[in-house]
This record gives sequence, C-alpha cells and structure tokens, in this order.
Amino acid sequence: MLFWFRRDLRLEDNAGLAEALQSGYKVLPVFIFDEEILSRLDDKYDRRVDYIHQALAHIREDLATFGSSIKTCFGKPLEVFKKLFTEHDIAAVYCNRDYEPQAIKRDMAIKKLAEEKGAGFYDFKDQVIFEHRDILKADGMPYTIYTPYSNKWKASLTPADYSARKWRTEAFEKLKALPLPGLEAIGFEKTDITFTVPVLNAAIIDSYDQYRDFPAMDHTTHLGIALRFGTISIRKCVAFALEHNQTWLNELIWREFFMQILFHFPKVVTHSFKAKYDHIKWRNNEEEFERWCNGETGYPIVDAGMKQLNATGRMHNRVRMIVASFLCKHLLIDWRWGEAYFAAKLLDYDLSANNGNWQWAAGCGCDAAPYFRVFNPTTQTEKFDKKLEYIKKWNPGFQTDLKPPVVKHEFARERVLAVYKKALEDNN
DNA sequence: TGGCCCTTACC
DNA sequence: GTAAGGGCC
Repeated sequence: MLFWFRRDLRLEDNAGLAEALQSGYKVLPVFIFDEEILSRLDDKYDRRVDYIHQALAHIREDLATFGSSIKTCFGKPLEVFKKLFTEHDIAAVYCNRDYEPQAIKRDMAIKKLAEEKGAGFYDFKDQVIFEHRDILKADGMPYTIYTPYSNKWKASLTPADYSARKWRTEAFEKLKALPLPGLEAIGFEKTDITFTVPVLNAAIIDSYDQYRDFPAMDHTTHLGIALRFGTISIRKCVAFALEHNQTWLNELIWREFFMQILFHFPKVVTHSFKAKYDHIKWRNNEEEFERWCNGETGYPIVDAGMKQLNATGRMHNRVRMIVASFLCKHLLIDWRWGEAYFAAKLLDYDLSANNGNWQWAAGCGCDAAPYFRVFNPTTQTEKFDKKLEYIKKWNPGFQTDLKPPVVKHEFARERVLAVYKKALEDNN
C-alpha cells in the first residue's frame, strides 16, 4: 500500500501515516511534485518549493534509518498514479485530507482511479483538530463569526483530539535509498531558506500575547510555514498552546475557522463573503498598485512591511494588517490583487488564511472589520513601532528617499468611507 | 486585532 | 492644556 504525503511532511504524529502503518500492509511512502501547481509559480526562485524539497530530504534520511525510503514523482497527480498502479501492487492509497477546492477535486479523481484499480482510498483528518461539520451551530449550520466558533471549538476539545498519533517503523516497505530529484530537475532554483525541524519555543509562546503586536521584536513563532506544509503537527501545537498561552491557541483556532469557512463557502475564493461588497467601485490604479508592491507608498510602515515581504517572504502579522488595510482602503484596490501578491510572496501562504484575512481587511469577509475601520499608518506606527525600529530595519531610506505619499491619509479616509457607503447603500 | 472628534473632569 | 471616555463613521 501507498502513503501519499502532501501537506503533512513529517513522520511523527501523522494521522494518516499512523493508520497506514497499522493497516497490516507494507507502506510505500510517496510524494508528488504537482506539475499543475508548480507551473503556476512564475518565479523559479521560490523558497516554498525549496522548503518542501529540503523537508523531503529530511524525511528520506529518517526513513533510511528504518531501512526504507520515499518515492518522489513529478507530474500531474492523476497521471502519476496511473503509472504507479502499473509499477506497483497497490492495495490502498492512504493520505491526509486537504480542504481546498482544488485539492478536494484532485483527491476525488484519485479515489475514483484507485477504485477502478480495485484499491481503496482512505483519507484522514490530520491538518486540523476539527474539520468539515465537526463544529456547527445548534441549528446545524456552520459558524460564520469567530468568537462563538472558538467557544464551541474549545468546549468540544478533548485530550484525544490532540494526543499524538502513535506510529511504528517496522511496517515501512524495505527499500534502498530512492532518488530525490534536485530542485533544478523540477525547474526551480536553490534559495536562501534552510529547513530545520520546527520547535515549540516556550520563550516566545509564553509571552506571545504581550509582545506579538510589536513588529520590531519579531516575537513570533515562525511556525507559519511549518503548519502550512505539516512539518509540525497541529495536535502538538494545540497541546502546547493549552499549557502555555491562550492567545496563541486562539491564533490556531483562527486557522481552523478560516479553513472551515473555505470548505463550507468555496465561493470566497473569487467572491466577497458578504455579497454586497462585490459592488465596491475599486479604483484599481496599476501604478499605485506597483508602488504598494515595491514599498514606495511614502508611508514608512507600509513600505517597510512590503520590503520585508519582498526580501524575505515574511511579514509580521501586525504589519500585514496595516498594508492590507492600506491597499484596500487608502488606495481602493481590489483585495484580490493584494491576496494574489501575498500568495506569490508569502512563505506561509495558505489559501484559506490568506483569503480570510484579506477579506477581513477589506471588510467584506465573515466577521470582518467594519468598513469604516480605516487603519491610520501613522497612528499604528506610534502604537506599535514607536522607536521606528522595524521601519529602520526594513526601510532604512525612509527619510532620505522620501516620496510624496501616494495619497494623503485624511483624503483617502474620506474617499473610502464615501465609496464603501455608496456600494452598500445602493445594494441593500 | 480603529480612528476621529467631541465631551467632561481635572490640573 | 490634556487625558479619559463615549458615540459615530
């Protein structure tokens, strides 16, 4: 039988893998570099692909110590599986569930193929604590407001939900080291990222609520990419959060909140959660969008954030909110443009969280910031980067290469209030 | 997980 | 003069 790794790139506490290892069959580990996903990445210098590649190398080394290895394929998953079924005697395909619309479609096709071949297809909950219809309102409908969702989530949680999934090593198929193609072979370049086994850092997490809003401190877990690609287990994170910090636990619940929103309301990929916000008359000025992308708006905190993103693939969460509000509200540019830019650049990019947070910033999402909430970049700097440390780090030329602001704050504020108000009034 | 502007209370 | 609180955008 075959275990298909996707966004669960670890051996330890991996629900589907643990099930596979207990199934009574020998387990062949497989990973597929999905040609369809990779071909959509324009920049061949992509830290995320490099990260996946290094995580696979790490898994491969661990498997070698158990006398096994991992088969790495490249292509369209359905085509790859057709070939795998001819090359191997596969009794079943095991994997962990993915909740994105494209992934659901992909998995249905593989399941169909497996069944045609007389093999089973079994998928498991691993990426989240609660999925699908695990957390519903009393009337059976999904939650669309975070706070009641999180209350139900916490009330539903039992130790079994976050206990580590036991796994054993003797059921891996005995294999000599299988080749792991280089990055170049799949059309990508080596980047500056280094994969390390993710760790839960008590020094950060214990005081997460006190310091997380100050971007210069970088008092963040840096676990975004690990949770994105499953190099750390969500159960391990939740168990740790329960012991150490409720604010961080809430962040993990936001992650599941947006995942279940995407699952129940897949239209959010292309549309506002709140339909009437699709009538906003975005200005969509391309030159202004360029200035935002390049960190040349003339607002030091916005520009610092975009420069950090462009240089590193990271941006502090507080600053993400500021730049997102700025794009939607000050520049009146469609949130989907910003979403796409973040998707291209962010190391920890995840469709559900990125979409959910952009819709939150634009005011058009479920449980979003009300439309009249317009972040003032100057006030935000005063509150969260008073000594300009973050700004100096990422935007050191902020005083010398002064550009006139792309738009005056007071003017932009009045403008966005009027434009939003009109869109909402006209479409009541 | 805001901001702005007005009020009031106090120095 | 200014800090704190409330209503509205």
